[in-house]
Amino acid sequence: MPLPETEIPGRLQAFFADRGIRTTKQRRAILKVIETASKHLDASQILRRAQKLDASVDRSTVYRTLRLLKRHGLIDELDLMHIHGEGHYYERKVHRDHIHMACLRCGKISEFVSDVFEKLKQQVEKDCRFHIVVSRLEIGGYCSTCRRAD
Amino acid sequence: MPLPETEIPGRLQAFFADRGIRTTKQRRAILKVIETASKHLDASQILRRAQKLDASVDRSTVYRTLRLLKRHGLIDELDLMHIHGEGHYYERKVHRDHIHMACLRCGKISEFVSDVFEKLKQQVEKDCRFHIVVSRLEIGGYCSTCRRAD
DNA sequence: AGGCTATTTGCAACTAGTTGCGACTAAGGA
DNA sequence: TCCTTAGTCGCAACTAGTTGCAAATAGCCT
Repeated sequence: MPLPETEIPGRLQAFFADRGIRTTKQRRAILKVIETASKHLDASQILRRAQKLDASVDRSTVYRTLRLLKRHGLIDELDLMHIHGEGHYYERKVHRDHIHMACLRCGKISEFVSDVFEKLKQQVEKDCRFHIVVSRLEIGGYCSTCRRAD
Repeated sequence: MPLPETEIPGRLQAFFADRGIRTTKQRRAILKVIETASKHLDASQILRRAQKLDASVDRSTVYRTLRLLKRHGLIDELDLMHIHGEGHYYERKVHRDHIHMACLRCGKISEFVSDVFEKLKQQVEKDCRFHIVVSRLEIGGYCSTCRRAD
């Protein structure tokens, strides 16, 4: 029997507790991986890292937990324009939406925050009377370095 | 919101000929399906319809042709926020990018064209010195009808 | 602490999309 | 017209993600 989690629960785990969502050892492992990630992870990377914390974690539990987090608006799902195949990437949601730019040549992902993006969303809310829950703007093209190299 | 205006049938095929891309009977069937579609189609719908025109069309040929069209900027690929499962949808690219809004309650997809979106892309090109080839803005939330029903 | 029950899990079988490979064929040239 | 060959195809086996179900368990209630 492993010792109980002694670590201070992270933001995601705290959110779960507040909403009365059950915290299982599998979920704790998955949340910890996402909370401590320093880059965009895909589902299989999350699975592998979570299994190091708890070997019983299954593929389907990872996908189910990701869906749960997505539904609660705690993570964002990204395609990154499918430049590295068909999979999806995940990142903790931060207070401000950002645009993802994927370079079609070198594969670099960059992020960009813009007031114009905020204004655009306000316009959609007003003109279409549409209440926005989640939004995703992804751009494919050539980054400044690769443009020069042409 | 209205779908893009109808174009002269055969535009995609004409583009292929101009670029010296081989037109096979399988590709002709797939292009015809896409050119005459009146709504967003997913890959399996395209496969089924193309097989009615040419029974020899294979799943992998559909995916390969879609990728080809995507690479040449002739179609756009959409997730529609995965409200109907994991698959992708495809539509002919038109001269002006549009935003897709998916209602998380009734599933309706609406489209929106905005000068602010154009301005945002210009800002990214300028501020990030990033050359945009393809962009995709998808929004999930509640449409005007479903907001009222709350 | 021990029991109850709704939630969650692992598993296995399914849908969606990709890839390597040998066979086939469109299109240009003799 | 036939020949050549690069491009494309179908197939089968693979990766990515989902789902139905029976077994396990978190968290509540004595």
